[in-house]
Amino acid sequence: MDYLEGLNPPQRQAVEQTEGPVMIIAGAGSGKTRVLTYRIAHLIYSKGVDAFNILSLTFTNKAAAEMKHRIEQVVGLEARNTWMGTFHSTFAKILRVEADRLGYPSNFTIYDTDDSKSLIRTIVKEKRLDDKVYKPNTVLARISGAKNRLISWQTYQNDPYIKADDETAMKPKIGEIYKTYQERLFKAGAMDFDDLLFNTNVLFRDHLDVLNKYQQRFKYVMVDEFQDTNLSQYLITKKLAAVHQNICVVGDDAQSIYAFRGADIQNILNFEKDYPDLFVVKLEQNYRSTKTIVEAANSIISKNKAQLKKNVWTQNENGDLIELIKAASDNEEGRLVASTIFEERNNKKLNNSDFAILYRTNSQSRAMEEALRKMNIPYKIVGGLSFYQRKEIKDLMAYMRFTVNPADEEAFKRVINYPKRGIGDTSVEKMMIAAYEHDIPLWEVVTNGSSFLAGRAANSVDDFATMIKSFKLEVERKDAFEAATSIAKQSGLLRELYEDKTIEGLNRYENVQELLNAIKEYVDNPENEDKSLGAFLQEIALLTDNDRDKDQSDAVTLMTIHSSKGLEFRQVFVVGMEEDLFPSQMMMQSREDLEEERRLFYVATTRAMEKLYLTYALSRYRFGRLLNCEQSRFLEEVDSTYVKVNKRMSSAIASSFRDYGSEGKSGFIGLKKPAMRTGTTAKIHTPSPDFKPSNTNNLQEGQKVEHPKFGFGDVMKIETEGANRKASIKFDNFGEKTLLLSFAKLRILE
DNA sequence: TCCTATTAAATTTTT
DNA sequence: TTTAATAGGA
Repeated sequence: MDYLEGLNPPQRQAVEQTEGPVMIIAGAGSGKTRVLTYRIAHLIYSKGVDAFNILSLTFTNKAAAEMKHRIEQVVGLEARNTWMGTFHSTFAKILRVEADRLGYPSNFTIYDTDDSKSLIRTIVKEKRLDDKVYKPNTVLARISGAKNRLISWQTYQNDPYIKADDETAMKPKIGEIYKTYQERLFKAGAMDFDDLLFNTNVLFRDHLDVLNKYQQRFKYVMVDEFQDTNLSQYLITKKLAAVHQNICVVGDDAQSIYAFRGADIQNILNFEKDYPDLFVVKLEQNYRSTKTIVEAANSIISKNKAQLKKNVWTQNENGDLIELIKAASDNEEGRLVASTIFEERNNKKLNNSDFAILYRTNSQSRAMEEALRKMNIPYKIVGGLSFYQRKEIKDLMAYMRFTVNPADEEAFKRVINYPKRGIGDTSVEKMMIAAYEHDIPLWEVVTNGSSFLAGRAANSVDDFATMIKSFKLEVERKDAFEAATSIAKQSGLLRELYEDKTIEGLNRYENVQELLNAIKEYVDNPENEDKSLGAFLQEIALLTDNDRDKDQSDAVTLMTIHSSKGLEFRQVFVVGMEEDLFPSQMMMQSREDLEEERRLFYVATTRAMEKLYLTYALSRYRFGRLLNCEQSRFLEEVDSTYVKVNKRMSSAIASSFRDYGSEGKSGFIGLKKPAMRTGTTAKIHTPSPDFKPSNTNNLQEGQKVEHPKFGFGDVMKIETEGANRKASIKFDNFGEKTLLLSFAKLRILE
């Protein structure tokens, strides 16, 4: 077995100990993914385990996809037969099969956070409660916390401690809202994210035959990022592994950063109690980073009290010292980071993709983006406002959702009067009340509009019902792509967006096309057996922006520290090292909170392979106000022997920047703000009088083109993905955009 | 019912 | 600063 050769002794143990309960404590950069990959390969190859009997659970789709890919390289196509996915997607799949046991339809909708909040908002309004007190965010956090600890609304209402808590917080009605919330979800045939896990627990608790079925199927269970499991997830895995006891968990308590979502480090500690014959392996050798970085990171995490004993070390060379950079403002911080990247990239012949900028909050990306743009450094943002959270995407998805599941209340509210069809708030309210009072499904009210409404509104509702019925027929007869395209067209949504000729409107139109492309890809992918729209919706509900296929272009990565977990970059900038920002002021309630922030800092520093920069600014815009900032307490916690203070003063940087146009007075018109993102600042181009779209079949890189709205630009790159040809065009006033050639109207100039 | 203008609130992290 | 919710007028 040559794959065992390349492993160090503990790694090898972790791979070979396949039977019984195993816990792998894996320090940062210790080759964890490698071990997990080989472990599965070992199970299949050496132990002859059927791939169908192996279940691997991860927290992100990205991690799942990555591992699947790597196993495929070692094991071959057999890898596809293992069960591998996130907790949420795996159990959503199982719930879909077993839905009737819980009284749910198998095509149940999955509510995302926006849907949940919206539902809470309406419930609070209906109950005539003060929406200043019962803010959707707060209420949902409370409900979610309860569900993660497997507290049903019944238990919630009966528990004197919870009651006391809520009363002290002056929010005594949360239990009542929780109850109504669950009832409404059930009625809508919908589950929120937490329900996927909660209901799996209910399913396994109340239906032992079902539990038994999956216990028999999953002879080997593996859990990655175990430190991030909450009680609900922990109990599921424990139950699944109860028969065969072949459970392997991998985690690092030092990297637990999701306690705010109910993750409980105690799960790691309890694990030893639950399985007395537990086999524990520690992976402590770091292969990723320089000594400087590893030891500095150790010095940080040693300030935490709650942790398992572990000694992360490395044989790598010492490497450069960590650089501390101080800036006068958030904008200057951006410029310093951008110019450092610029210099390092040229001096050391690095790629843009060797750099990452990590921050605590998404809002910090602005200043960075602006600076990078001015220096013409390509970048990509991971996370942030998700593609799937955009209004136009949610609108189309709502049409699809409502067609597949006409009980879906949130989808109904989105589509009933968009595009405008003369059904106002009053009519919608009447229908909702009718459904509630007669205790009938919403869909029945919609299909009998004239019984509940009068005049114009009734006619409009009838038309709407007819339309949805025709959609239903399409969904039954056609695959997801054909059905979705037809829904987009016939609902009038596509036309509505097409007629909006502003830049934003055009963007929205293109986004919808992109969603349709994604559906096409889904349908064309032979791995997806069920090509119905319903199946696609199930799939997509659990996707996040991080999972969308990122283009392969060479770019600096910008993201939050949270989404950087598991990744590595040669050079890493951790920006915004300021008190109240990092550690966040929201997380200063307790020692536990502060320790979690410190673990977050640990995660950030251990992403770096060769060089780490820590930067902070003395002033920063927040809520549009200029605030003075202090440097973060964390900076003092890094052992100072590993740090050097960067002496480059801003004046030196400013002069090297002059050519790019300095702060305030940008040399470029309309580009003071990042026009690509907001799309509002740059003026829409007026097409030349003789504008006529050219045939773009033979469009070449390097040609100049005119776009009716974006104006003139150069074709930078052409790529073909399946049936789609895309062109990246750098427009004079709108920056670089990737357009689908089948949709974009372009006039070729030369 | 729809459109516009004003005001309030938001920035912690994600499945 | 930007987005969302709301109120008042057409």
